[in-house]
Amino acid sequence: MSGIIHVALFDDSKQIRDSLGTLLGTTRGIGLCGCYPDAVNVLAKVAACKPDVVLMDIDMPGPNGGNGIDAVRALHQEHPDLPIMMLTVFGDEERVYDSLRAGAVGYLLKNDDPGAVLDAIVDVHSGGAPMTPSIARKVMLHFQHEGAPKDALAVLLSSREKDVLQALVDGLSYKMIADRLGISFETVRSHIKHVYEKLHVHNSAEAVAKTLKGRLLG
Amino acid sequence: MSGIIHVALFDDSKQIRDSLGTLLGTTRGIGLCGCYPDAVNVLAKVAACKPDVVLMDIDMPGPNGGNGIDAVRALHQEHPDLPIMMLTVFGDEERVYDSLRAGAVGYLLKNDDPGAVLDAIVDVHSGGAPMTPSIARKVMLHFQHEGAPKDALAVLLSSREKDVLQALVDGLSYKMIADRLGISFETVRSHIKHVYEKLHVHNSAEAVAKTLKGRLLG
DNA sequence: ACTACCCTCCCCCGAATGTGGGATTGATGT
DNA sequence: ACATCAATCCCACATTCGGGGGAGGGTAGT
Repeated sequence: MSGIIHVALFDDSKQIRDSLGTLLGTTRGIGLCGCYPDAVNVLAKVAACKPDVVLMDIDMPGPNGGNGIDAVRALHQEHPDLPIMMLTVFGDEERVYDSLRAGAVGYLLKNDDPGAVLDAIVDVHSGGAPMTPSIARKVMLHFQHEGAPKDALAVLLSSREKDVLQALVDGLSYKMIADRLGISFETVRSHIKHVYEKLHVHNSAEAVAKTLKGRLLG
Repeated sequence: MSGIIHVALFDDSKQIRDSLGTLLGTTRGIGLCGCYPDAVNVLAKVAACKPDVVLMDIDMPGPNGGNGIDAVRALHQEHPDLPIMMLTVFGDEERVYDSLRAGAVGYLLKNDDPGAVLDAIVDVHSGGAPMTPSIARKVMLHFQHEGAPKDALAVLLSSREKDVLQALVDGLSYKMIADRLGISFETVRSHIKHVYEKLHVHNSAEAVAKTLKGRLLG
């Protein structure tokens, strides 16, 4: 990569814009190509200044009552490869999660020291995903919760009942389930009856939804 | 945190065990409390040496045909707060993903320089989640894909058809759907017919499964 | 021995669903 | 004006489901 890294900064705090903007503007290898107090018409602003990296305050008063996260969503949809880093003053787990889901690739606390911010910009520009270790840990926690359960049904449903439920999730009819499991149609009905009771549902759609939403089965 | 950080190392390669083991053993502030060539009976081994941090090769021949990932799963279930870091020789995206889901909190490439490994151990012990930037980026990608789609159906289903499908996902019967949408029972049936055709499914369970698995609707 | 499950199978019956036709409006676009 | 399609409704028929029973054999624990 030759040349300098063009950075666009979105933050409603004048203080941050000034200090961070000056820092970026005076660092060799980095150039501040845009600096905005809000994310109204992000797409237009980004189109105008063509940044390589975007720094976005997570806490900004957005256009339609939204915040910086909505801006990220729009921006990421339009420019999937444009790295966006979120800025915030403290590590709010939920907003971290939402930002990353919205398409942000990195995450920084405003009270990180200035050098760390610069490092992060270079990092993100070269394909990394800079995060403070504590934020990274939080991301990991979400990750693990996502893949964790898998066994919530173990205590609730018997082995055979899980087989039948899995078959339901696979879209099979009772007859096909009987076939797959090598048992009679009536037995399938019996198992499903019990599954419905235990899950407190009344039809296959609800059972499948409950199973998949809770990530109880594949 | 007073005292030294006790580390347990699991790796089937003698070379790695020797080099990494020596490194850990001779670094002040870090102590190697256990060093094993396999993860058979991980729980017992960990119980014996009581580490503060576990380093686990991702590529180990496990007890029942499993690998290091299974060991992590067991370990994490038993000791949710024990930080586990994975070691591997190259960045295999799927295994990264699986490891993190299994409960690993950090991830290192074996050809990272030794200093980085030591830093990571300290990091992870103090609540961080050390990852190489490229690995972090991959994690981000999974994160984003997870929350992304939401609109794949937009081109396929009409607005009303999506309403009906959503109601199905919510577990409603045709009659309840008609009620919710303020249309007749027959109209609901009609819409659902079309949805089934477009999704290539033949019953509600399959439709719901296809919808949720593809994250097409909430 | 007794109890408590689980798995298997069976019957009945009413209700819900899947599939095959239709028909009518209104909006949209050519 | 015409075709197209979404959205609304209708009918008919066979199949599938959901809920209510009950029964027998097995395994595991108390």
